[in-house]
Amino acid sequence: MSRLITSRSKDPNAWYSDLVKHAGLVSKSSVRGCMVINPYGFSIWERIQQILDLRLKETGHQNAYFPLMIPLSHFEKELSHVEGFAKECAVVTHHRLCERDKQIKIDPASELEEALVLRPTSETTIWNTYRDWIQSYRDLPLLINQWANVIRWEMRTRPFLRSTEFLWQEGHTAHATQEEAQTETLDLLDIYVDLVENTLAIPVVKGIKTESERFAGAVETYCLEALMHDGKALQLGTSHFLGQNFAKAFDVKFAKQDGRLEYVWGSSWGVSTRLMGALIMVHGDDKGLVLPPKLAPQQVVIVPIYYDEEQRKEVCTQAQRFQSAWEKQGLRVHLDDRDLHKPGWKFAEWELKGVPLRVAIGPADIKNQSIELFRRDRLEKISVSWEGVNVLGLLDEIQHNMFQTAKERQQKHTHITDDYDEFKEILSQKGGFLSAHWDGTTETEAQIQQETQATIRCIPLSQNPKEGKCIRTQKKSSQRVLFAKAY
RNA sequence: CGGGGUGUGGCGCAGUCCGGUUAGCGUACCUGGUUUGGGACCAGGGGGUCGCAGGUUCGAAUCCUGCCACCCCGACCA
Repeated sequence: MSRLITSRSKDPNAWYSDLVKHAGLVSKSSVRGCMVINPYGFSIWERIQQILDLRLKETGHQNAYFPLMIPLSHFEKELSHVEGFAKECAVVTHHRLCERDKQIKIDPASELEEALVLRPTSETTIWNTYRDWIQSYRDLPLLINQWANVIRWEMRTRPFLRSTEFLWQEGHTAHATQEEAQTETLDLLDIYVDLVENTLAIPVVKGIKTESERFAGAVETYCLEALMHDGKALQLGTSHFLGQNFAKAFDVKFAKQDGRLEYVWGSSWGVSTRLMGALIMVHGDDKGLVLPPKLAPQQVVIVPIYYDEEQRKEVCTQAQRFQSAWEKQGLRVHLDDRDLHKPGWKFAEWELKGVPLRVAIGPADIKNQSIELFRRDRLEKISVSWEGVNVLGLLDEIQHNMFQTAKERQQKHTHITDDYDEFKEILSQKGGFLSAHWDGTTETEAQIQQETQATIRCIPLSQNPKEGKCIRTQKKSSQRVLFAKAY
């Protein structure tokens, strides 16, 4: 165990905050709930960005950028949307400072005519712009994505999982038909599933949100739900079918072929830096972060071992040969030739940072024409000959293994139950996903939450619905839904 | 917003109850040397308005008053 990190079994909260700090992901900032994302943490986020951005462009989306500040009046236009965000908005009311009694104060004379809201999400700004951009069916579909920061004044915050300011991408699309907008909503959900499962190696359940968990202003909200190590669920991404709600609120109409005007159909969707939190919570251990190879900024780190200057040269020369050979295969390889630290220190350091594969090479290896490989996912050390080494294949295996391990854990912690006492028992003991029947009413959902703290994470999409009786009320239920305690 | 706690070199803390030399320890940092297969060692060095403001006192990190910040636990959220 790392001496820097509190063990997870002892204190999961301390484990998490120790890890994000000591793995070099974040530093604390002087603003409550906000985080400084360190270069190492940001490089992981940049990898997520690059992979997703490419995918979005391949599927016809374009990036644009909209203002951080939104006039208060824009919020009045979509009422359910306002209600959803009103309690967590930061508002700009002044534009000037002044000095008084040697202190910096807000100049009362600089109060704005209309207050500006720091965006909690950009639907209102973007739909206000779409009114100007969209005239004809020829302007559709409009497929826009934005990489941005947003502000949500949450009561309790944690780095990545729930921060006051966070980074995300938000897609906002407009379509001529309902079907097309719905298809877009679901296509995006699949792009997210692909990103999260195949790149981040985190298994997810995709589904529909119930009415009470639905995005403010949406007709239907789809989501990705993942299970964390502690048995709690975390929503990793959402895709909303907006119907014509925002088009009506912002008067966005288009002329059809026959000349008649109709409101456009919309979707919006996003994933955020919360994905970073999920990576930590799903794969991390008491030694630190564990990164899936596809995401790791450094996939392989080589640590040279030597006893004198002559050996140092010899070992480093051989290490560089491996480095350039692997780099030619397209791998991201780092040679840690700092003389400042001993090998043991470096081993611990790279484990903390979650590098998937560590290679050690020393005088004994030179003699035997071998190297030592250390798999971060299994904490397994193996010695292989220079001819037998297949780093590319090993990284694939690590990627695969990480997903499988997480998948098995998720399955192991998914319980099907028809008994409310058992339901409560499982929740209080080990947590996890609970697949149970529900009568479809918001009242029952709220009752269950009050009695067990569990919420309906989603109505899963991939199943053959079977009828049953609600676990709480015994009333008719059309299918099982997924309950869990959530972050 | 309710309950609990903490503010002292970059980080982690001791000292505060019971005021009194130059505010201490670990770690990190800088210099030099020895080291290097699982977080090395020795020697030397730099770094603090003790959260802020006011008060009591010959004297305040320590006592009093007010304020501020942050963390943890419960009700909202990607």
